[in-house]
Amino acid sequence: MPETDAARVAATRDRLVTPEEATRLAELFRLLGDPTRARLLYALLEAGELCVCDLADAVEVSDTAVSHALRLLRTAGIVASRRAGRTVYYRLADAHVRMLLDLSREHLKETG
Amino acid sequence: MPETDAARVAATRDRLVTPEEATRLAELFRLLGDPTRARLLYALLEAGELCVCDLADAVEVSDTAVSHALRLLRTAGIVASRRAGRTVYYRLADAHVRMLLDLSREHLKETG
DNA sequence: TGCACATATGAACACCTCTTCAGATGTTGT
DNA sequence: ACAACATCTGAAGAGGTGTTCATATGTGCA
Repeated sequence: MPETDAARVAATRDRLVTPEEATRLAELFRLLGDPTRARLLYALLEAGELCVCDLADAVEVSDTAVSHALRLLRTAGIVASRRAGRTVYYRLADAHVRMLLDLSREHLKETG
Repeated sequence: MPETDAARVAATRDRLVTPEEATRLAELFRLLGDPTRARLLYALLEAGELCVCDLADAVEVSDTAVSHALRLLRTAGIVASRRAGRTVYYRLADAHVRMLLDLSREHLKETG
């Protein structure tokens, strides 16, 4: 170890997110980290609520691919669904997700 | 198409993030979406600034793996580095990244 | 009941990613 | 210049991921 003070490192390790929490956080980010899923989420951010076939249309991906993608997002609690007849409407699950999507767009705008 | 109004879908597609922007956003999230990288970032969030070997120590991953991970994060502008002698100190690149990490932790806390 | 529609699911394959290993680069102190 | 150290890099293999295809489920309407 170089001129770093070991106390700070130890303290950092203690306050640190646990490996388990980090894994869950990574899992959350990983789900946002796919072009198709990201586009779906930003479509929902704009539209509020859309059904599978409209999402497929908006993002230009097959219904099947969208369905697969939405299942992952739903299971993770990132989107929520509502059934109306035979169509299922999806929306962002909560305000945190919306803020997360907004904030990252900001980051991209300013970082270039 | 079901009972959806096509106008809203079209409008959504227009306001939508472009496929290119979505790809860049996904790329950003994808980089956060790995347990090792996530732990590195949260370590930096707590500590402010740490060198490679301390990060490896805190996250309990080989120096090499940390180095590889940091290169991806640095290239993407998520972390920044500062050299002092032969050690290189890393820190989170900007406030947006910090907020992003904070916000996601909130999401996890409340969503369970 | 039967058909059309919207969505969901499972298997399979091509593709990408992360880690490790071996070695290179750059830096400090003697 | 040399040795010790901190970090970086490239190649390669194990493992994981997203799409597609075929098919299943569930719903509304005649």
